[in-house]
Amino acid sequence: MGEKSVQKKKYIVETARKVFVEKGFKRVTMKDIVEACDISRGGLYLYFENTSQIFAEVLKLESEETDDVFSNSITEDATAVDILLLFLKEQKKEILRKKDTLTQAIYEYYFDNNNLSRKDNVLRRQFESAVKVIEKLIEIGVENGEFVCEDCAGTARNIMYVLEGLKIVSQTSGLSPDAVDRELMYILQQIGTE
Amino acid sequence: MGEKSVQKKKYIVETARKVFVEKGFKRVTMKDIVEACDISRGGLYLYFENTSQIFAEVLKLESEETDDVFSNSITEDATAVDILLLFLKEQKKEILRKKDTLTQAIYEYYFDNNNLSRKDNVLRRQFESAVKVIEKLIEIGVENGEFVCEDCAGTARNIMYVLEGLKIVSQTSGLSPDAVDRELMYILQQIGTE
DNA sequence: GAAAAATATGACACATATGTATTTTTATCT
DNA sequence: AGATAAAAATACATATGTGTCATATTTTTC
Repeated sequence: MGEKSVQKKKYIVETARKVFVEKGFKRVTMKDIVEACDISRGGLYLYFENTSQIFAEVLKLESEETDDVFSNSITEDATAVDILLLFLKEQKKEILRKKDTLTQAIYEYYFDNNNLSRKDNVLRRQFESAVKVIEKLIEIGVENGEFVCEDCAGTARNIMYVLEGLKIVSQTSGLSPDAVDRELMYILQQIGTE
Repeated sequence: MGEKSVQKKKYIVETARKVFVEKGFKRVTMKDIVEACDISRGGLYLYFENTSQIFAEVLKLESEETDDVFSNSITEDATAVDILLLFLKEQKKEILRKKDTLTQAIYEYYFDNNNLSRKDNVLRRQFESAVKVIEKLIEIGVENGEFVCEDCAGTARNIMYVLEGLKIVSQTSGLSPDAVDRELMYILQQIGTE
């Protein structure tokens, strides 16, 4: 495959992303993507067999770009509290965001593909990596006397489950910014922060 | 509508439930339900316009039957701890259950209908009512010296978010019984139980 | 037990999506 | 420029789903 093809494939994936953001996963058809990309039916089939394959590429691109959620917020003089607060603030935005999010499509995709191996499950990988980062962060905070926490790993996992819970409730039932704040405050109080 | 019609409608809803359990929400067509019920196309359309309408009925039936989650476990001599443990055990089953569950269909349905009013959103109603019950339970536990808890309402809500998180993670990425246990233990420790 | 009303049926017209095979266009090489 | 290869477009055959309507069957009513 030539350079041109690589470019076009990327173009398709990026354009398809918008379609998935708009419609979720299941409702998207090859036709939708053909039209969004303004290419021909046969043209798309030259690169992808179905929407699952395309979505998998979208996720791959996505995970490459979002792997450094924390790296932006980690500066020399930032404390663990600072970084955690920043992270939670980002999460809050993500939880409340209605438009311009892949959240729903991602859930739908995994509903359809709960046969994926641990390796191929980007969602799981991201969850686990986030747990590790939070755990590390709490540990540092405990060392510095910012936090009080017996079981850093457990707390980190717990925080991630709460965030997942908030996300799905927000998607299915709606959630006010206040409700999210309240919950995030609750989390922070647990590790002894005001 | 005669008695016979009421019966048939109920039959359709109950049969459709199985289809939704099997296939989730989005993948289910009127045709699927027609075939499952072994009735005619026109016959089904006599009762329902589309799958959303049918699913709404399934949910209604469901919520009528499951409103008394706790009532079974509340006996004269049961302590708050007993009841909470029993509830969490039930939840664990629900979280891990792969077959015979509407969980996925419910999520899919609300993804498609996030325009539902607070009243019509069974998911939300159930969440809120569960929070209330747990809160009450914790309060009783605190009075009896079984639990230590400053903010019963907050804790109750937090527990529910964690349960939602576990549920969605289980559905999308898979979760081991041990992982669920670990998390439930974590919850219990927070309110001072061994 | 015949007429009327209520239910149920299945074929049909329409719509939308899929995947492929053939043709057309565009790019590449000498 | 002309031959060849690669990429893209289009038309087609197939499949699946929707909603309706004329017809048939069952049930109710008198």
